[in-house]
Amino acid sequence: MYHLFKNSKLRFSELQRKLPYVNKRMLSKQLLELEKDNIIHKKIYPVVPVKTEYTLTNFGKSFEPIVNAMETWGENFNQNSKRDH
Amino acid sequence: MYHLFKNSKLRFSELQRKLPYVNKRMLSKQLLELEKDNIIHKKIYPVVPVKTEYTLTNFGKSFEPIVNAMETWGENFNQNSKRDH
DNA sequence: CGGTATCCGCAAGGATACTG
DNA sequence: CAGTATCCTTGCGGATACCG
Repeated sequence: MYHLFKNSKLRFSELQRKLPYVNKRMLSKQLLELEKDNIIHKKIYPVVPVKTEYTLTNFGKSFEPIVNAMETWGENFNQNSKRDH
Repeated sequence: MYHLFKNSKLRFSELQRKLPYVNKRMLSKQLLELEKDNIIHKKIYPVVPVKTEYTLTNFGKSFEPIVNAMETWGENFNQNSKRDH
């Protein structure tokens, strides 16, 4: 969600690159959950090879104040914040 | 943490009452973790029967903007927020 | 009163291989 | 490229009993 707030639109492989400590099985599972909860939307481009794009729904965007507060906290209080995003 | 922001000082049994869906083994484990991470402080009164009090540390208080943002989100967007705290 | 100790089921998440 | 399928280990969290 943090990365989708920063970029508004991300492909699966871009998310993988931004979250190198998450393997793709788990990334896929988490994205499915977020989609099921109507927090993100997944657009599939019917091309070969397949291309997907993830965006936040309006409901997903309602979490922005929380994510921002977490980011600010990270910048101010967590000396490990550099490696966390 | 939410309840400690609201009350600043709470006994174990008060936390139990405020979190009825958490059994005391788990409540105890979570409190130990928060204490180990220096987020809360536990004061033990050497009386019989034992009395304890939990408070937020200064570090714990640094999470206030995040908890507030979550509370605001709950009030505005989550129709189940009444039963969640 | 404020916890531990013990036992248990289940789900989270890693590693690896495979696929439309 | 964007995932599934499968197997496996770990540990979360529930239930219950006990304790200083």
